Amino acid sequence: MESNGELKRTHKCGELSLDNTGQDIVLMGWVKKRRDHGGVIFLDLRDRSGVVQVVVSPDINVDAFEMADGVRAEYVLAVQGEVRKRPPGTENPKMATGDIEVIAHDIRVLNTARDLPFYPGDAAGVDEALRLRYRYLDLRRPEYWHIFSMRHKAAAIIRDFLSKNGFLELETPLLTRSTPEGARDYLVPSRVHPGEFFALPQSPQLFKQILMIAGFERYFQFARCFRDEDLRADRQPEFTQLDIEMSFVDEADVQELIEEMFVHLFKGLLGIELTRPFPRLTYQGAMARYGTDRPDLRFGLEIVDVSRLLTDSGCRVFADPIKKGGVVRGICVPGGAVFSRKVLDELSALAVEWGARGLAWFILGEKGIRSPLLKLMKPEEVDSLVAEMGAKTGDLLLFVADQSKTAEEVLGLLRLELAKRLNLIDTGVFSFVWITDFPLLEYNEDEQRLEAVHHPFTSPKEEDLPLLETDPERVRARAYDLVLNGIELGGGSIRIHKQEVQKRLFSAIGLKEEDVQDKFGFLIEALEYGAPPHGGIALGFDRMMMTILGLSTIRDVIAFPKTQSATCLLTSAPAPVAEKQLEELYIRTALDEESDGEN
RNA sequence: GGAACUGUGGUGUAGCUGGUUUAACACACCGGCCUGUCAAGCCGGAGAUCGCGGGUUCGAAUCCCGUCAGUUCCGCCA
Repeated sequence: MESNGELKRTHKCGELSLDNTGQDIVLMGWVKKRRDHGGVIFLDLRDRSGVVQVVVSPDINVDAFEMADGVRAEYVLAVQGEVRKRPPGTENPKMATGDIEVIAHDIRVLNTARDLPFYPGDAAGVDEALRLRYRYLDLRRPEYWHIFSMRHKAAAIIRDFLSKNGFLELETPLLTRSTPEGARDYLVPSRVHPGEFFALPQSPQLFKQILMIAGFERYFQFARCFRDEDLRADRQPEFTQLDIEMSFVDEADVQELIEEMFVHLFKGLLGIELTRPFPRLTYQGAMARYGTDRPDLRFGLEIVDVSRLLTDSGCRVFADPIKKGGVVRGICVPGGAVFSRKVLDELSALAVEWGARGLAWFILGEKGIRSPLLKLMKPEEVDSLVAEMGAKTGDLLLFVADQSKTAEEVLGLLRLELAKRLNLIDTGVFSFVWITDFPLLEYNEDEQRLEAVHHPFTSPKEEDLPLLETDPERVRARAYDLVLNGIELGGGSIRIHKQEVQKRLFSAIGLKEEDVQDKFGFLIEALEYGAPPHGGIALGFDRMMMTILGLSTIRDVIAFPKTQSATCLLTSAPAPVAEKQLEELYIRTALDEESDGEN
């Protein structure tokens, strides 16, 4: 290996053009490809800016030629030479720098590379486990540099926007305390306090509220958050949240700020003009029309309630569930009459898998309506259904009769499935929607108690406050979620800033007074010292970038992601630690006892 | 905790209704030839016992069970 000696990099590979013709330059980068023609060697040299062809000929410099002879893919080189217009007929229109090439006068190997487990150029087709183990090779790809430069740019635009709007970027602790509610915590043992643990934050929620009490008025942070729950394609145990909090605001203030931020972001990042305001749907409306609280509004296929038309139906498939307090809801699929019996059977099977008893279908064919249920129904009943659904010849009607929750969920999933099958989703479209009026609390069957739908610091709507003790599940929250293309980017709320209300809420979710003091005493206390009205939002930054860039996994926007079993294949974390470390922390694992028990 | 899919030289795949393959092909790798290629080309070569363990069988990459790893989904994720 040779040192780069006195050579200094003067140019970037991808930035060279005919303008540089005749210049004596020094490049540094990786060998993407070596083509040896015996008498002349071509090296494609890559750095972050791009690729350029280096020509090494013994006629120019024998030393350089001999050096190039031993060079292999992914060697790191310094190349000194002259930029030249390529000889006529040898230009490569597929390369950005295809009009020129660099004639090597001097080549120095800054570092060699072994045979690689895979080459960056092939990485797209390589097993993901291998790519994660050699993540540095996987990341040695222009696709990733683009993703991460977009991520960087997005963060920069947001920082700039928020700074100009009076927000301070502040940091909050990673070593904090475990609080009840929410996800499972990642714990960090305290050496100084044996037997006691810090928790890594699931979000900086309480700290940002306390910053408001401290009078900062406008705060933001790209906050690392940790949740020890199972992973998904769009969920990592460690992720980044764009965390924002403001004082003296209401829901509309937060929403307007965020909309304006996204307008800036999309313009700066993608050159796309978003239209404001974003549509708003109530939670109930979203559930009724789309069967989910994160509807994808890029296509129609809305759910329609037809229960009132079928209460007295002779068809028991419909009438019976309604009698038991259920509903009949359906979707009109324009052009769906072309679906084969096989497809309808598949859709029915899916509906059953999702919890429905079955799927009723009506095909509005050229020769009339077809349905297994037709002979069980009065013609005028069928006509009224068709009219209510706004269906016309060529359409397909699908119905689920069940309890409203089941019917909504099944039709919501069916709606997505149909959109996929009919290719109704325009991937170039960005469809934002605010979901509002969430219930504040919901009953958790497993734990036999009420829980906060968002978190227990969310303010109830003023007018629903009296219901907190009498009919808590009917209390609506001053909360809002932001949804993009059917993906929940995040949510926020106006917080409780009155101690009395906060205590009532803790009480409603069954937290005992002493627990409140123990776990949240600092907050309760802070609320007594002039806490301003405040609210904010937290947006999943990784998920946001994934959605904006049209990627199918969050791992692609995280440089060093975890596998589905929450391990890092690059570092092999987590891993056992030395006995001494455990002793210092007064920790003994239960593993030994367990294996003893099994043996 | 549960379900599904995947696991064959360095990489990507084929084989997988059990035995005519000494497990095939492409790329990469090694050696040779070659002064204009950019998916360079031509000739030659090395390299896998089929994730791991067990079972069925005269015989297993191929069937069965278990297990590990990766992925997707359900539960979970205030």
